[in-house]
Amino acid sequence: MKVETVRLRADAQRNRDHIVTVARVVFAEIGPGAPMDEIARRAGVGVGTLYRRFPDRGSLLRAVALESLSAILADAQAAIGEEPTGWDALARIVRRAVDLRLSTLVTMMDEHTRQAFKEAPDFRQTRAAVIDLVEHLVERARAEGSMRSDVGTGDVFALVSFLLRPPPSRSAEISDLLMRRCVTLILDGLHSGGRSVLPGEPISVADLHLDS
Amino acid sequence: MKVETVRLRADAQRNRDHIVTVARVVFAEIGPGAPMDEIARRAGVGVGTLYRRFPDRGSLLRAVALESLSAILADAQAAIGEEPTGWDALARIVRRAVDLRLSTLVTMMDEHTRQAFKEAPDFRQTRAAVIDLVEHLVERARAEGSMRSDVGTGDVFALVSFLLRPPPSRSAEISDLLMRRCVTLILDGLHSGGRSVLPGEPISVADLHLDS
Amino acid sequence: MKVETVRLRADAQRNRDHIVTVARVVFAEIGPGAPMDEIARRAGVGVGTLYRRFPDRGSLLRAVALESLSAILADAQAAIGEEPTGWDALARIVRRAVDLRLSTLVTMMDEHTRQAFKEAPDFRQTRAAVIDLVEHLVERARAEGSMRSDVGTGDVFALVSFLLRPPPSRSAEISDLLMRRCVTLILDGLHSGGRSVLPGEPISVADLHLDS
Amino acid sequence: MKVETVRLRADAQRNRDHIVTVARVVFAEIGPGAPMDEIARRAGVGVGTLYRRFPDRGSLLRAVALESLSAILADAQAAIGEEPTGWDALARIVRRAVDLRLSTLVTMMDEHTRQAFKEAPDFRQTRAAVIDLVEHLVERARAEGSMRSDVGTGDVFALVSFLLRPPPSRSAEISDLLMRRCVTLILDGLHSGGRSVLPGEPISVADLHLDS
DNA sequence: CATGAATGAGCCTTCATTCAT
DNA sequence: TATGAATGAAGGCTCATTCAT
Repeated sequence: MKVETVRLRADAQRNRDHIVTVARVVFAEIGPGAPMDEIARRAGVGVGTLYRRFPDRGSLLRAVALESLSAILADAQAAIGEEPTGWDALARIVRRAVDLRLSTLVTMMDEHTRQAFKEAPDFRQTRAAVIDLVEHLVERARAEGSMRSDVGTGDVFALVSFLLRPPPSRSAEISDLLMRRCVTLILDGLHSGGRSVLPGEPISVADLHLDS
Repeated sequence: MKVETVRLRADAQRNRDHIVTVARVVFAEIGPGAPMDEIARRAGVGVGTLYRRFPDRGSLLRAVALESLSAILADAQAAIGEEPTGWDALARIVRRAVDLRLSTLVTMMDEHTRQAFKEAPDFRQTRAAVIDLVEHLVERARAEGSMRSDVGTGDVFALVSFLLRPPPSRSAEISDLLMRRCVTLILDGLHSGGRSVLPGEPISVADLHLDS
Repeated sequence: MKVETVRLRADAQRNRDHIVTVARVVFAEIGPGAPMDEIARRAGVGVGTLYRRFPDRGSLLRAVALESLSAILADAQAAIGEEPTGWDALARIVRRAVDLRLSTLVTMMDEHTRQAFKEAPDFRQTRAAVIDLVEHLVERARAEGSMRSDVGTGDVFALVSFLLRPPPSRSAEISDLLMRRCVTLILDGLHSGGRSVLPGEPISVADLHLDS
Repeated sequence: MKVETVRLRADAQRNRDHIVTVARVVFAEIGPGAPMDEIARRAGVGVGTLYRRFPDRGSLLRAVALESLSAILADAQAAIGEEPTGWDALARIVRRAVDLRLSTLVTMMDEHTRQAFKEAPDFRQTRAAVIDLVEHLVERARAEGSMRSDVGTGDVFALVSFLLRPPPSRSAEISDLLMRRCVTLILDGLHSGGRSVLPGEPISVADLHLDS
């Protein structure tokens, strides 16, 4: 009996995970307003099933965000141990966030998403943990002298979020290569040695009003 | 200055210009699929008026794009005369494009926009002129040794287009300052002296398949 | 002074007549719901002018109908004097009605038109006179033995109204020839000597409920 | 019997058939441009349901046309076996086409409808088969001496299409009886023995430019 | 429990009619 | 007075969400 229940749960869990995986890709491609039908179709399930697992769009967005954030968090913790410098660790997780299309889900969200996340403690906790880690790495990198001293963690988040806004077209694009090139250029821009003077003061994460 | 098939009544012309101005802002905020009603409402006219002047969305997108491109073109020509170096001129027009939210209209467009522009000779001509100028400046800046030799004009366009993708939220954001800071960081990333090795080869404008 | 006034009136009259003439053609081509803009455009005036002369669509329809009915009436009266038989006179005015696209305006009108005509004494009078004349000719033709005895005036009106329904497409069509051939075939069908038995009783004009 | 890409659920199939049935009536009453909402309302479903089954108006027109054409085709084949003469068979299917309101869908279509049918092989095939059959019957009837020798198949189609143009008013009309009387009169007009001389030459189906 | 059918609200676009120039 | 600009209501189509099978 118990085994039966467990096996069913495992099935359902796999199903659920599959939907989240597909949704992450679709949200990255089309944006947080992507048609639910499209997600269901690509996941190979009916919309009904989708809505059974995730009662509304916000719920699905939350699941996707949580998954990505957890992955980032794990990777960030590993990076701290594995990378020789703070800058290297920071660069690694920035690249990883881009690879995962960690997207608008972490930084600047649309109104709908924001609401959906207001009351989600698991999401907020994980996000806070990620933010803390990144803050820490930014400080370390700055102390190492590798990161410009006139940028804040908010600037870093903003740059990543610019990169991750949904592309206007689903065309295959050269986009993958382009994105990897651009993230590299951006990291170089963040590195100390920049010749320009930035307007304003360093932007902190708080300045982004993630929960406005 | 405005070339219309027939001379519009003075008030109508003012109205038309106002619509284009408003539309530019709204397209920048919400993207090329922004509700026409929203544009009309913010312009203080009925939808009917909007459609009288611009028979469909594509027509309005075209008007906005053409206006912005013309402004950029003029500025670029001035910059060449006024700035001491190619790099300075390039930086100036990159900043200006961002200020104008020259947006997805120039680089990577959604399907709808692409269609609207396929057969618009004035748009294509102006865009080609802008591209030529930027190509020229990129080469000059590279010859001056101020621009990294491993990036192409396509990379520059892509970076700008990333910055200009419609933000997921209309929330006031700190966005203006943020955008100016980020464009500066990006320009620093494009400047010679970058420490990273970019994957792939320099991206040309042709690689972007603007008309695909 | 008076001369001036008269000349102005004459101008206005010509203008008005021109609009009615154009409207007759457009209503015939597109139907009684034809875009007012189209009529104005083809008449070479602004919509404003159209609406000044004819405060609403019904008013224009009425004017067109009245003009056509008056023409038919005059022709019918002439025909009675000029044609050797009642059948010949009837055939002549049927053909004339078709040539004039006397249309749905006389027989079966759409709801809008019907309302517009409810309270128009000049229209109702003229139409009644035309109906009387046709009734008279039908009887004469029947008395002559040339018209089948199992059809009524209502049948004749119905056949004409079928022919005059607006064509689904404005394509040049062979339609003129086709219409002339068909009216001839229909007249032959109405002529005595028909071999079929018609269902029901002869249809009178009253049966058509023109004012329902 | 119904060939769908996939088997529809039983209730959905019933629903679909019901929509087509209703649509046939509404298209006959109002024309091919009839409001989709009206069709949905009369079928007792939401617009969404209508559009789920028929993604656009053309798709619905096609379904209605195909259904009617198939019915005509079957009836025509039966008529050939069952009726004593070619003329009788022809008369029978002309009446049947009118009863089914086979309408503008087969002969002279509006622009929208024409487009919807340009690329529909099933429709074109069935229509071609019907046309072939009618051509054949017209020739037979002419050989029998019962059909006038100065009319062509195009004339027959044109007469039917005149009868089936959407009436300007939805008023109940006496229309059913009227239509049956008129089709009979028209058939008598087509029968040999007509006394008039037709203008022009016999009209063929090709002359109608059904696909122009 | 999975499915996909049904619903209706929302944005697009057209056009009859009114009104400012 | 003639013009054509402005308006908003109406009908088209899509998609998030609910519900019957």
